[in-house]
Amino acid sequence: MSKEKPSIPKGTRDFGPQVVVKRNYIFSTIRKTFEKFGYQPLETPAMENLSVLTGKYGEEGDQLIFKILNSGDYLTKTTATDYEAGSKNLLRKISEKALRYDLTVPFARFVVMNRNEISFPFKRYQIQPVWRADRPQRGRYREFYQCDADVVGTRSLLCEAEIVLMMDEVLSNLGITDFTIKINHRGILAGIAEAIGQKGREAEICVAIDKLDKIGLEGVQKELLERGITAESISALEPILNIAGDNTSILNALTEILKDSEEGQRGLSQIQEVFAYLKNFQIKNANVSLDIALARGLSYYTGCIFEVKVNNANMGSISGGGRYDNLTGMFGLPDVSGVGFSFGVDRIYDVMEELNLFPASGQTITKLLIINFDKASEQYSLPLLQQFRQGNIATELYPEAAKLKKQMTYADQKKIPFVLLVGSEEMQTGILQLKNMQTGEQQALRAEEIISILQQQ
RNA sequence: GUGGUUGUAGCUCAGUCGGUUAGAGCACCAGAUUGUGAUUCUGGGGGUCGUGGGUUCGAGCCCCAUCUUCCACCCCA
Repeated sequence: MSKEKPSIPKGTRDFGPQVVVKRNYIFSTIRKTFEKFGYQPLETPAMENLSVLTGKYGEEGDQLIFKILNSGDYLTKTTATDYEAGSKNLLRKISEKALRYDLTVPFARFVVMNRNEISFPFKRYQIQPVWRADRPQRGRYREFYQCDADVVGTRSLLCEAEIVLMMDEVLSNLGITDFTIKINHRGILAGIAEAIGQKGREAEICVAIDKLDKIGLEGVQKELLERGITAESISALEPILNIAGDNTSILNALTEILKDSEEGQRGLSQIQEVFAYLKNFQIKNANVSLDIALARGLSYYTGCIFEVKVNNANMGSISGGGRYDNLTGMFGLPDVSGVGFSFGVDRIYDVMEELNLFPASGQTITKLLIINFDKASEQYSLPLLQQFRQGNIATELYPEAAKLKKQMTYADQKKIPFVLLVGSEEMQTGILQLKNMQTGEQQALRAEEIISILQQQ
């Protein structure tokens, strides 16, 4: 018998009861908002065919996909030449399935496969785990949940505006108040590249300027130089990166800079339209800010892009998204435009823990514990137990006649707010002792009174 | 994937130059208290020092490997 110490894979976690309760609070807050905005639920399998996923996230992304080994004796279907051809070639022979990497690509696959049943515009939300073979760090896990909401089949920028509203509503409802929704547009980024004489190279430029926050202007310039951008272009970029002020003044400055770029004009007018929509809505807490240094990695974005940063917490973005014009094109269905975004629950959890935002009241499940004195009191309590539950009060009867101290400790640790004492006196009179565990106060009451008191809690 | 970092009781951490029996606080269990938890007092249980090798008379401490943690890249929720 080996006494192997059990363990879980790197970057994965168990969630104990207390944690699950808090996570469910976040999930239900998000779900409520998604549904309020008319999004419908969707679930897809944990695993996809590998061919569905490869090539959708760039070469880097492909390496981060968890592949699933074929079942059976997978080696019998390979030859020595496959082996010699290298791991990339061998992979195709021994793995044909993989764990999903995000929720957007499986959604695109679903849309294509069900295009005849779906009526467009199709709004769906999806809350499921995804897996990435990344190296774990703070706020970075190998298994984590995404909460996506996407709408496909419309180009209306109302959807973009509503994404801002949903981000604002969810985070505000969770008690997060100091956060910034950064917004930018791929067209603006393309226009900037054009304006500094580097048309078509915006991908490289974006990767560099996305780091402006982190490495500063000089760092960006150095990186651009290393990427082979000319010094003239870099100095032309400097005043653009230095544009500051409120959204209106940034837009004004950009209008001048991008006046010769068709792509830039498209980006500007769309951003302006989104802002115009937003003027008709009330924003609760979000600081919506046009940020030309926001680029985002995923290459499939073509229009507006979003990212949310909590200002007083040490955490990367907790939500992000954007518009993609051709996601379903990869699966043979062109010209379906979509826009979507995602909340990272695990990061939101960490932020809320850091900022102490979980309400204490929401963390209890059982409302009432009936103390078990002896066989007679247990017998007497059984109908009571059911009566309380029928009154929709989460109640448990301690399953054995343990010492009072042990039962009280149990209630205390499980954060059960009320305890009911049913001893010999109480059984005779029918007047029961209800103890409030927070205040320590005790009241003598009939069962019906207890139900109506607890129902109001 | 690259470079670094961490691991000692359930948790947070001490542990001197390599030296004999590895400590503290919190938590846990029992008693003080046979109908009252969270506060107080008393006592108690708990460790293959991440794992596997090596150096040494002797290793928690030094060396190698491996796993894990955290951090910086890359990238990203």
